[in-house]
Amino acid sequence: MNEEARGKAILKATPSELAPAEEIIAGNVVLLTKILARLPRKSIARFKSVSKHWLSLLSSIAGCGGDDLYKELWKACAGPLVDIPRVGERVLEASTNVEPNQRSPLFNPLNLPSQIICIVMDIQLRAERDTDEVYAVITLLPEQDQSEPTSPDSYPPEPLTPMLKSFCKVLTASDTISGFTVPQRLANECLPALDMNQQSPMQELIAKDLHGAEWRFKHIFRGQPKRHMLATGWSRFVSSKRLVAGDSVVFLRGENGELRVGVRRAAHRQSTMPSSLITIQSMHLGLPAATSQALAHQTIFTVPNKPRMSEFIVGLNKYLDAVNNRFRVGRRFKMRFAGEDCTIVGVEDLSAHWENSKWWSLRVQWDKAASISRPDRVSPWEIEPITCTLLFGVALRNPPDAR
Amino acid sequence: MNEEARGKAILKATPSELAPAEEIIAGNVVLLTKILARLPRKSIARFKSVSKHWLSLLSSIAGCGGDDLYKELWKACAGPLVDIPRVGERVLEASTNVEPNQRSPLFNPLNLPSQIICIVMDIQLRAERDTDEVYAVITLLPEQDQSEPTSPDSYPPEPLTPMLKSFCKVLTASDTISGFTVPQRLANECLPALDMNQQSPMQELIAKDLHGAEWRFKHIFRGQPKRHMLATGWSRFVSSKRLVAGDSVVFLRGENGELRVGVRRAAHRQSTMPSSLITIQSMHLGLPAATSQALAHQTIFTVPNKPRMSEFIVGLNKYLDAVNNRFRVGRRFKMRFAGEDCTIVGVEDLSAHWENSKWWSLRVQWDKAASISRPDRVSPWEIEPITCTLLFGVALRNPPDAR
DNA sequence: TTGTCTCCCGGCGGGAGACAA
DNA sequence: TTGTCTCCCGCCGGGAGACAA
Repeated sequence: MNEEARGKAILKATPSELAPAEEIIAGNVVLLTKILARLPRKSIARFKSVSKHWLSLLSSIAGCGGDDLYKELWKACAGPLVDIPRVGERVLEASTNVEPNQRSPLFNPLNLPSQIICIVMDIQLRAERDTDEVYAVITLLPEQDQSEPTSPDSYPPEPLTPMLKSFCKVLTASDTISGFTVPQRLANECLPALDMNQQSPMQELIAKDLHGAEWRFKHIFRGQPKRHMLATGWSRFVSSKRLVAGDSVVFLRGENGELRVGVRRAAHRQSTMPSSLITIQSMHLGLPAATSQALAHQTIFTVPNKPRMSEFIVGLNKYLDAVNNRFRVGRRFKMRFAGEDCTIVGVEDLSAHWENSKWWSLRVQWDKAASISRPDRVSPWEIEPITCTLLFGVALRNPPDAR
Repeated sequence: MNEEARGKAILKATPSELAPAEEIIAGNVVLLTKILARLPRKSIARFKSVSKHWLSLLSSIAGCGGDDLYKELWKACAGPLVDIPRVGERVLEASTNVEPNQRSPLFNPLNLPSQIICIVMDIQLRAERDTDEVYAVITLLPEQDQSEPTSPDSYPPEPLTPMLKSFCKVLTASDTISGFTVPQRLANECLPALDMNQQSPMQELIAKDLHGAEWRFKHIFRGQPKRHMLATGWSRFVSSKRLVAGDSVVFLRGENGELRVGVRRAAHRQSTMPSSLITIQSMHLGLPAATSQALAHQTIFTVPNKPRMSEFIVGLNKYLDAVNNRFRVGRRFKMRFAGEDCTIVGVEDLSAHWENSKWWSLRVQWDKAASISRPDRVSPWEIEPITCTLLFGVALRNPPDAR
């Protein structure tokens, strides 16, 4: 979406609520950007209380609704370890914009620094229309002060999210070729209760996915011994979403009883389909060009962000946290997402064009040979020191022994 | 494909045929490019006779084979009026790289001229993996002499293409829900003859599509009156390719009897799916950035080209031909592809950033209101004066009265 | 010549419990 | 508790000619 269209979309969303003065500003995102760029950073975080209209302008107007349930479903589909920055937060954007395992030439024709400090102006949580793969589109405004950060920023505490019941199940072979066996806990916590007095209890469930599409499932209680199952409608869902054994489904139940359903594909099934409308070369030049333009004119620019695929943004606090750890060659770590162990075998610049960049600065070696290709370079914030706390499956952001 | 990989692919293709000196050069496409850039333009066209190895290096090594049949099938799927430049030809590339009906801001941050004269170094004819939509990836080398061309270039005559039998049929409703009724002429000209002595003649046809995938069809002769039909295998093809009534299928028969099959979707069903790996903004900045870099360093760059969708390249001779026509406001024309009539209502620059650019300089008005969106701006070479010759369905490139 | 209909049969998909890990 | 198998029934998809444009 280009800037002009976005301004219009926002206006359309809440036209009657806007006071005239705000309307003029809100209608022109470029103008608003310029104003915001002149304000101290902390003001942005405070907009939340200053103006609800501006908050809505700055907040996600994403996809189908942007309601709490949508956001929770998105996060559930993205996986537990994906964290997305908040609006108003300071982040670092990697202007290299190219992953090291793609063997593309790493030029730096625009002489950009290796990373740029930005404020998050907007986050849109989206899902790929055909694969349901989740991604975020993040709108950034370059900071005027680009000096290397030293101390973490402080933000108001995250508002408490409503307690939602959710459940994720990895599909078995039987689930994909026959009906879906509903685990007991999922049935108890997330599904409306069946009337067990009836001889063959049955009800129809309606669950919305990330695109707002409704899926109808016949929820029954059968088999010997009896169990909860999803029958009619389930196979349509499986084939439409092209699910196979090993993929996961997520069920989510809102406080009002509303049901949501999402999918998460097995790690090795990630699909990237570069558009034929653009070449790889142009793709790699496009984002640096946009970044450079935004940096020069202090205007917003937009970055796509695919969890686990192409992440060019890291929260400032997370960055500081990671680089303050002393990464020695030989130290053993766990990859944040893959969950596999690896060892650091070198610390070096990704490219001579960006000296002292922390992005993909760690050369690593994996313990086990894997069928799926894994990166041989990672960024400090993508890995997790192996500590005893991990044995309990708890992924702490600040493991005590790593400081 | 990046440059390094391409060099390797070429080496792999004909390793034993290459003399050592050529091998070193051919292995380094960047080096070769620099050498070619120093040569006068006409030498490029003459490489055809100088070195078969270099010709193969410069020619398409596209998709699955790049054989004649593939090329002919690609052209048949693209449609009769699509013309792709030849390797060695001079073309103009629109550095605006953005279509006027997309409402994106037309900046020119790199101060590029409105068009750049290039030599075509390579053309790869490809098809979208999931939709079979055809497109070309064209590798260009900017010319050192960028002065406005005045006289057309001359090239050796196009080598005669082998006479191939081909047939295109628009699918009826019955074709998509039941078997495919083979038109008499298609059966006679393109399919192997059935043994009509048998009581129920039948044979299996194997046809390859643009991806090299083989499709098997049971070819039978039945019904009352008798007719040729494709039965078993046909419905798989229809659902795999997601064909509906109104789409077309193309059959092609090589001289050796080899069968090919392709699809062409109805005009209003064109699908564009921008990749979520890149934003629209970056996409529009990417190609200008690549162009600018190539222009500055006299290196090759690559442009994707979708017939009827996004075409940023026009042959130099075609360009001269078109701009030498006097386009008056009020003159009536036919759109090259849509086949619909329209009237020129204005001649103006697309944007103040590119003055006197011929790209999308004609503001037009369509005779009939249409359900599908049609451009309100076209380039001079995209339209065809309405002449009596068109009544015979012959699309002349240089209609005599238009000069 | 070829588009559409209807009829008819066989196979496959889904709905059920059985059984075992 | 839940993954997999098998059985069985109903219906839908495809294979055939009829008929008309």
